[in-house]
Amino acid sequence: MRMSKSFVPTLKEVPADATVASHQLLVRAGYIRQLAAGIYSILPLGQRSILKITRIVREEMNAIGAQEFYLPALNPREIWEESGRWTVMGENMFRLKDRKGADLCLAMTHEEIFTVLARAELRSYRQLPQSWYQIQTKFRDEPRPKSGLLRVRQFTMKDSYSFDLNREGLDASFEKHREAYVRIFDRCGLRTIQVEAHSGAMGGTGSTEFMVPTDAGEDLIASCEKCGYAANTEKAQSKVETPPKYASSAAIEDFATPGVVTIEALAAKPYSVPAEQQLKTLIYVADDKPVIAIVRGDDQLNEAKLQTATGAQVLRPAHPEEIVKWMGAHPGSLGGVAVSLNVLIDQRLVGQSGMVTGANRDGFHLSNVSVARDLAHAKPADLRTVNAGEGCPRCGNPLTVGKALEVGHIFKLGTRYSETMGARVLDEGGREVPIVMGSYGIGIERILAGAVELHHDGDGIRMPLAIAPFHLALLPLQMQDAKVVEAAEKLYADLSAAGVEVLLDDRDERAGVKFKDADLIGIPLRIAVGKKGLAEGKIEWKPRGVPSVELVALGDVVAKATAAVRGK
RNA sequence: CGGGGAGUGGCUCAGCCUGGUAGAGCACCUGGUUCGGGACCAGGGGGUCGCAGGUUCAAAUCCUGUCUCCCCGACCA
Repeated sequence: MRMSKSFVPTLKEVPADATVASHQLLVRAGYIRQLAAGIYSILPLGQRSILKITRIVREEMNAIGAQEFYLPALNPREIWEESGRWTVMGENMFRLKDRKGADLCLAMTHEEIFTVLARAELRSYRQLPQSWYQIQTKFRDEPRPKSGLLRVRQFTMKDSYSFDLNREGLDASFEKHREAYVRIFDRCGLRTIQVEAHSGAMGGTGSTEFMVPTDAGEDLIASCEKCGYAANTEKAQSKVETPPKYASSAAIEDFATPGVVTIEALAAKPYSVPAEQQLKTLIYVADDKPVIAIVRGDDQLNEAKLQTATGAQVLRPAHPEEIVKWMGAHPGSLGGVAVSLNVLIDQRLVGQSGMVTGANRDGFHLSNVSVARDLAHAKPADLRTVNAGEGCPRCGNPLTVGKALEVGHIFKLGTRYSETMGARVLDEGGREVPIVMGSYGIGIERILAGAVELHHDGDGIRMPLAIAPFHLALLPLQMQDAKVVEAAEKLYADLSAAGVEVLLDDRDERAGVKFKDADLIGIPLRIAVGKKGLAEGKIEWKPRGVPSVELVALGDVVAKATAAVRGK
């Protein structure tokens, strides 16, 4: 491609509203432009990268026998009602009405539609297994789009779905996807780690996320360097020592704590109750039913874990009015003692006594609370969020916690959709059984953004060769020198004929401008054709990110470039 | 949804406090000089100052409302 005829709007200055590196650089390098919050136009350079990513994805999906579909993004309400997710998705789903007033939505994912196809056509175990996928635009009305391409409202997802007769089949389909994902991210130049994850609104029995470790990410993952354990903190566990430090068999007593509504205030003088001696009581609404969650005062409740423990589809904090109605007191004076509501208590608190909690009476707390005696009605569950430094649940080595970007997520759905939507086949014995499903997603734009987060420097992007918009930038340094132009044009023709994707910067610009733009855009290889080198029949060869240039004879350039590009 | 910040030419911003009818750099166009890491000189085009009301002789500037964008939080009671 010729730069002089291309739309590559690079920017010298950093866009004011971009904070993360990938956002700044993708805008500056002319890959993307923002249209609205969380909505981006992909420009020609970006589209070339996206096409390379999707090509890699297609190759690897096809390689495991998956078949490509293309399903509607515009969906009727009815199928989402069938799965129950018309309600579950809540405000995250874009909804609209057609001219007749019928409800439609823009699909956030495609379990429902694929299941509709499966139930209509799959009748026999002989037709299984099937792996179906598509590369489609998804819509999610994120409460807070941010960080450029990292959290958006419209994006491209490769989503696939497996249909098996039984759990063993699902396990096999799941493992095939896992291996395909490893190859995809590896080929795209992303270092990823696999972590155990929370399944959330997808339902199902188990899931693995593929994470790119980067501070630009929004997830927190806990990992163990010693044994390789890694999990999203929504799911991660740890070994924590919880000796019965405050043990007491004394009877419960209430004591006045006027105005004390925080853990910190109760920990301060004159009460001086350490946070670890307090019970933190939180009120939630799980599928319209109140539930009380209790964790230690210095622990953090993990909503994802609470959702898992309650089995709820929709979980939200209770409103203040609801809390007063159910508990008889305001937040800050709440406790789980002697209440008839459903109570869950963090498992580390089992066996503790001598604890302090709210009395469900404004301005009062209870002391000498024994979990076994006074909270016998509370069900133990894993509710707390792990902290860095706590012991790995497998080997005890201290865990590290770091930020990461989710680029892929694979789920064992099981029969959650096939049962609610009636997708069944007959097995060998002629019995009707629900199809066992898996669901597998990859965020295409996130791969692009993740690659930039991982590969950039002060000069711009250092795009991995496999997903770079071009392999090689060819820079004639003196456009007014006919010999330089002639040599560059010949190289352009020869390299292109050899299959090298070349961006020829034939603009009438100074050399510095061309160097800067090539670096910013992140093209992996660079050839500079200048009159000095040309006098000796040589060009300058420089891979992006390598500090020094190499002089290469004109006649050797094509072979060198094809060798560098081969297989990518 | 809560809190904070910001909307002025394509981009980055100044001007606003203390009202007097809009400016710089970059980008763009023309001419010239330059020509190996974002050149220089001269000339030029381009802005209903987010939108709507209000105050005033006069509003980018003050007041009210509204829209949009960015950041933090949205569980810690």
